[in-house]
Amino acid sequence: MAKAVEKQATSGRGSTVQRIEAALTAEISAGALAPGERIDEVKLTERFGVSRTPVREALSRLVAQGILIPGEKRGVRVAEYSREQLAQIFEAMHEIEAACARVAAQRLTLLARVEIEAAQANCMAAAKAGDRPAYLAANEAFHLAIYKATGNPYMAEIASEFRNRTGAARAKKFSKPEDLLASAKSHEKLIALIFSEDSNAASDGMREHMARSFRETLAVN
Amino acid sequence: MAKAVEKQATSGRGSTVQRIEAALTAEISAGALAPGERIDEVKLTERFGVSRTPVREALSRLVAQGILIPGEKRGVRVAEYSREQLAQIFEAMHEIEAACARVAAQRLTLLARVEIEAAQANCMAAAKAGDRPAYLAANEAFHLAIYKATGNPYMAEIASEFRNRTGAARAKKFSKPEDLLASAKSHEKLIALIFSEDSNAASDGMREHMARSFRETLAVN
DNA sequence: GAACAGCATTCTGTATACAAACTAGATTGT
DNA sequence: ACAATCTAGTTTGTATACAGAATGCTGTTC
Repeated sequence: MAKAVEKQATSGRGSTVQRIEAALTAEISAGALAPGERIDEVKLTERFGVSRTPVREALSRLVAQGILIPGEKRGVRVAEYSREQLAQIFEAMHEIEAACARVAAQRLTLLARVEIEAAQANCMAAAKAGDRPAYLAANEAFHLAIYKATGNPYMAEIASEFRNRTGAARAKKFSKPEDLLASAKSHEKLIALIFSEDSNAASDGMREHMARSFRETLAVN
Repeated sequence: MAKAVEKQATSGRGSTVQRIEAALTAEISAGALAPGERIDEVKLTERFGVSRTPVREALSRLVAQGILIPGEKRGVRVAEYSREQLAQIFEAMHEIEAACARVAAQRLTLLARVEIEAAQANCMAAAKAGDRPAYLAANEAFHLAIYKATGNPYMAEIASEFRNRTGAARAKKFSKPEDLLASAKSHEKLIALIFSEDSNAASDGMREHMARSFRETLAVN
């Protein structure tokens, strides 16, 4: 029976799978599991204190989201991308991120402005402190705040899925404290564009932001 | 052990889950399972001649793709959308479909042209025959050919996922034979735009095509 | 020393079991 | 006659078992 390792108060059945899925998504996105690395089911059962069944269900969901890929013969491994594949993923990501920026600019509420500004303040604080883990989390929250500002959860969902898939590759470009500061500063222009009345400028600005992110990511992958 | 009901030649282990996933995706997308309908796991084991484990894994993957949603207490049900949610999904779909059309127009190869034309010929044939199931399949293949023409499998993937999620709602607008013919004819202008050298016109044309599809879908949902 | 073959161990896809939760129907009380 | 409660059956989340396939290690031969 479950050994309560990492076991939290849950709201009903089924949340075991969700908990494992969320934990693995965050780790893979943060680069804690290497691209191409094979996932050991038994190790995960020990770690989460559950049987293989909920672990396998969580892995299955990550396969459906492209975060894990089926092994050639059996099992699953962390998705890894060639340079060409990374370029293609970023191209798709560009499109949806630009659309998010445009729609967010069109629909910006006061609450959304405040949330984006708060998220950016967290980014700045983490960057100035040179706190890489905190910056990765704050950067994520910043982009999620922009997605949320679109008022469209489905656009937010696919943008988040792309962000999850590319998290490991993108995390590599934050290797020095000045990388964090440069990234946080690059948010300023983007925020200005989103807060402006020109939604097309916001969209273009996001494309430029993503193009720069792509160049930096490609340089370290 | 598996009773070979719907059992096909498979290439190794794991394909049981994929087979069930593909079959359920196609049925839900074609509207064979009603939105909101609860999925009975035991019935699926009988139908596919397997145990609950691969059925549950397939269901788990469909949950990750938003085609099924977790029930309030337990189990899963077919995703169903309010008018507002349908509008939001179509908005996200518009963005990615328009991007696909633009990129397809930019990168059109001779092979892609021929495949799109062949797919459209199938649409016309099915429409003229008043064959609704054949038209649904041909329409699907037509749009997949456009996605493929982008040369970007990740853009194709998310476009396909949106198409899967909205399949049931969109299928309802093909209730009369003249609906099929009108839809097939609306493809002609779209093809002309994609085949033109103006990728922005292709993008705009796809937005118009999707806007019309949305209006028709909303009228019957 | 290297390569190949065989054997053992490990891992995973799927089957089955178990327990808990949910639902439906029947019975009882007002 | 209607509403509430109880019971039984069904469904599902998770645990465990089993069998087959894959991988790794060891020994032998060239």
